[in-house]
Amino acid sequence: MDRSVEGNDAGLALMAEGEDLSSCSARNDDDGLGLVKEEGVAGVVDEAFDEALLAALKQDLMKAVDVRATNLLRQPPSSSSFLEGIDEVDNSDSVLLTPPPKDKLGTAMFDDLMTDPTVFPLESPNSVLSARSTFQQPFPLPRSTSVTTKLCASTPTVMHETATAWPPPYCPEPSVFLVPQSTRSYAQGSVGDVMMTRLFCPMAQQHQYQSPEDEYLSQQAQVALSAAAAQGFPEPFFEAAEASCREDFPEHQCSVPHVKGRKPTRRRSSKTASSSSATTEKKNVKRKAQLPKKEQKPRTSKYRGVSRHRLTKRWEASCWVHKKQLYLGGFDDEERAARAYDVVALVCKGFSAEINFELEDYLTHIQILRHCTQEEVVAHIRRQSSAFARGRSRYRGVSGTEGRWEARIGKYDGKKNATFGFFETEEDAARQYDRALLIQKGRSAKTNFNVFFYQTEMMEYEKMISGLDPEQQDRARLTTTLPLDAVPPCQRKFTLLYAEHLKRALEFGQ
DNA sequence: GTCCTATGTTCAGAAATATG
DNA sequence: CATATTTCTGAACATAGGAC
Repeated sequence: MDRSVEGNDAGLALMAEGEDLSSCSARNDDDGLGLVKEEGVAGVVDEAFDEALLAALKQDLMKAVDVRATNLLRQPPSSSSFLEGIDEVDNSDSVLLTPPPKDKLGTAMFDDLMTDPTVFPLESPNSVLSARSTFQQPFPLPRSTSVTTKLCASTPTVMHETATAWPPPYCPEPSVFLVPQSTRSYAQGSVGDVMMTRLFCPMAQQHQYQSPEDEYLSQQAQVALSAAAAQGFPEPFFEAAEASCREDFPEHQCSVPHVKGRKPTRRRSSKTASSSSATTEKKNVKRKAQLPKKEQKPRTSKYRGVSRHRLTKRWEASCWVHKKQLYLGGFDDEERAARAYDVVALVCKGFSAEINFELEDYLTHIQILRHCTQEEVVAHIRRQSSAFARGRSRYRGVSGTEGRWEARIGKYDGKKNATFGFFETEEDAARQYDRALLIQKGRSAKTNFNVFFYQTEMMEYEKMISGLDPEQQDRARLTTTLPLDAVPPCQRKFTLLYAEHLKRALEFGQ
């Protein structure tokens, strides 16, 4: 049975209804890109793996909603429930904050926002996704750019609504909004998507489509272009954006496949390798025949991007992007490693990438993942690898026993085995480990949970303290630990993580 | 809190393979 | 055949996790 969800919010609508996206397929129609749920259609071979991956991907969808939340943040402080319960500054060096009720934390808060059309009426989350999905990752623009400034300056009226929140209060680098490669903000979204759409759709259209996959890309480009037009940005905005972008980055390449370097060639997956062209096969046979016998070493894996580590005996997946090797993790199962490679290859190299399984297996993944940075995609994959956590806990950085889980990092701020507290649940400990790791390593931290969880947390925290005067806010950030209900400030037994540290890590981390 | 060990991660470079 | 890309390997380093 076919179950379509109308409009551009299809994916989120299905999510909201608790539907399993793994059995959805992508669909293009006049309204934009949607999802079609077909019961009884098994879209994937390794269901367990995909289930885990999709669970992580669903969290990523929340990213789209972050735009709305940012909007909410800039609304004047009110006597909302978040502000209630904030105690005034006490006489010690701490600002005591009462956390918002549990049911208002994290995604629950965003669920509310999602159903509120007044919060962010300009665009639907899925139109953002559609726009993002037009571009192949990685997008090779450097991080620092003055484009945003120019954009805002050139379009005072149209940008007015957004410009007041641009950048949001705790994101000091305006440029990040424009560069999908460095989508490191809460509010990256509409402007960046629109501009990128504008810049690269024409290039995509110039590309000579040669296959169904390319045709699909072409359709997506059209859809995204419509979405961009629907945003209502005027021509001068685009012209200024494009001109300044090209001026700043004359060397940048369109990441639509095959614009640079070799001409497009359709490679075959290993599944269909047997049907590759007779000429190529002949050549290969000839070449192999020319090699001395001892050099004809069999590959350790029949899958692309997968090799068996000689010492660890694990299947390792790695993908080369822009001459840089991306380590995707070690896997006990060869096929899982192959699928990990496939997902990353498709996201980072586009539909022209040679993969191990059918492209159709990954359409849902790709639709969701293509708006993520390369780093984020790799992080997703790495979380699924068998070797991610290796101890008693299924989470990294967590050890202990039932009811008393410790969050610990071997080396932190010059200390050995810094402890960040004991927690009742593994999840709480894992999150605390994540926070510490984010502070230590910034965005490159290999966290247990998606980094957007912590961004959400920071946003909630900022929202909470927004009613205090600036001085008190600064003090709150410097003296209050996160999570708000985990480590009482008086109990300085553990290494403390201050809100300010996490905030800075999320903003500046690499 | 310290120590130790196993193993995960990263990287560089050689070898193999693919492509124009 | 030249060049680009991918695969494989091993070493060095980092660190998670357990034991005490």
